[in-house]
Amino acid sequence: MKNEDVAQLLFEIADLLEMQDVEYKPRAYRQAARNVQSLSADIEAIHERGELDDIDGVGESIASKIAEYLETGELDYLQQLRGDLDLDIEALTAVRGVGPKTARTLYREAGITDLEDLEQAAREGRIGEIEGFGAQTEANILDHIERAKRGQERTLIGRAFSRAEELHDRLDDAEAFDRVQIVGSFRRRRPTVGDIDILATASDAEAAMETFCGFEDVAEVRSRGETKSSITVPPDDLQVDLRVVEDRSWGAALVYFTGSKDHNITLRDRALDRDWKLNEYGLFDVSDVKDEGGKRAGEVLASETEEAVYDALGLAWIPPELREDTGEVAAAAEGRLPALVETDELRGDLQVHTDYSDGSHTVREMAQAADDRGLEYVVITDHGPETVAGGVDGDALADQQADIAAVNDDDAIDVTVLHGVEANVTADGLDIDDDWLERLDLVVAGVHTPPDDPTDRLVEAVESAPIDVLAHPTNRLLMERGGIDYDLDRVVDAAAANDVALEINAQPERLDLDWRAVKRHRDAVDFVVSTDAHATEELDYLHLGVAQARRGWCEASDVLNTEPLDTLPIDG
DNA sequence: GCCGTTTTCGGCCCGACTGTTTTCAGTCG
Repeated sequence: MKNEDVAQLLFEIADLLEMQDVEYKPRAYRQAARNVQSLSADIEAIHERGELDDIDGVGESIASKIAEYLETGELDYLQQLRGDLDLDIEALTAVRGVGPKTARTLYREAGITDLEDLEQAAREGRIGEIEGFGAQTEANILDHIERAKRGQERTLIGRAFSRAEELHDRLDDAEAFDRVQIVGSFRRRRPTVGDIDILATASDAEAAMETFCGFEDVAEVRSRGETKSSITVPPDDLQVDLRVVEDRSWGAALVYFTGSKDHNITLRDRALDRDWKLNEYGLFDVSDVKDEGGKRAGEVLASETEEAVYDALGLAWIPPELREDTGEVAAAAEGRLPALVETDELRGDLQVHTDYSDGSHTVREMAQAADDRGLEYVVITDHGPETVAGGVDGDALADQQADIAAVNDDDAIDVTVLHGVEANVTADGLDIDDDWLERLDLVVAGVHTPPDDPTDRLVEAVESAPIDVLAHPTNRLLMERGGIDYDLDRVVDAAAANDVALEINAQPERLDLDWRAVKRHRDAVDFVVSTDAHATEELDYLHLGVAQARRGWCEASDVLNTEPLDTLPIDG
């Protein structure tokens, strides 16, 4: 997939054009870049079908540039724009507070071309001397470079979860606040979040800001205004933004601050078509307003609830996980939004580890924990011998089978424990004897160390071995490494043809398969959501995996472990 | 550069905050 590469090229063109004060084109290139980024299909396949200009925001000109890049690997127009200036615009604008215009000034006035130059100039006090810049700007730039270096511009949602909820509860309990809700990418359940956005109502906004910025564990108050403030909290300086609105604007503000940006733009376009205006204060009819400078100009059509705002726009309420501008607005208009799978519809967990391999708890402890969480069944799937030291082989599997039988015989534990394995896909097949593969209730298989030809190995494994579930299909680790570079479409085809389900792994650093791929292949293949728990408390990750299934437009019928045990389509 | 059941030309989402200057450009979401 070259989608991300193409998007980055278009973003760079937009930045370079903006540096030259070109009007409107940057917006067009960014829009095209974002739309390419959120495509669910492979852009090379789209190009082969000659349908590049069917992509929203891509017209004749941008289509020909994408085609040139895909065919030659280069783009003449971009080379021209770069010209002689050897500028790492992507790195520079990645520093918060530095945009294209600032990058231009830094280049012209101080010869800064990359992050290293920028840091050195800031340390030497040369930035503050540039006209229009000051000591504060210089300090901010240094601070944000540090941040970028520490790689903490984003946080795994699973890691931010408990802190976000704790902050929510603290504000909710505070006297100054009335309604409090977490919004932004957290509410949309993106795999990683840049900050925590909180929306609130308060009769006295000033007092609310005082409370928020005055929490004793605030590391830094980054900005503080009458309706909007921003702080960072330890241990890793997670940024938390608070926006206070009036009660009557609650619904419109929820829509606005939950986003995504592209979803909001599509909603606003829809409002504009009707001669209305949509902002965080409400949906307004501005057809009779000549000068619509005011924030609340015109007659308010809806604002108090999200449902009312969507309804006034002729749309069904759209679940936050879908608000990524990937077709959800059209679906809401036509009444064909999916009935998304819910966490409490999940009846079992199909990948759980114990101390037989690298888990922390015993079979009985994991079973008890699954029972405590109301699950009907849980499958113990320890690693085979090739993945981790002490992985299960034949003898260990026999012992484990006896353990499982004992737990199942125990009336104090209601959950049904099944016996499976997480086998490693290697160049020589799976690392578990064929005999055991046949006897186990469930075979989960996954790549842990990518072989030379991962596509062939995976297709071969899926076609020839009795695999039920392909675990963490791309083996990505969020913010650490991308997935294996292989042809997912071929593997999906093979999986679909052989009744192998794809896993949506709920571990915070995995959330693999990615939601975009889930959406793309939802009609072709079945999914399971598994926690891959290595300790009892990790069984609580299930909702994170379900959230990614929801982002991939999955209904309960798309997720096998919503089935009760007796109809679960696994070959025992 | 893109887009169009009011347009093939003339528009292009919108508001808060910062830093620096003194009325606003730039950035962000």
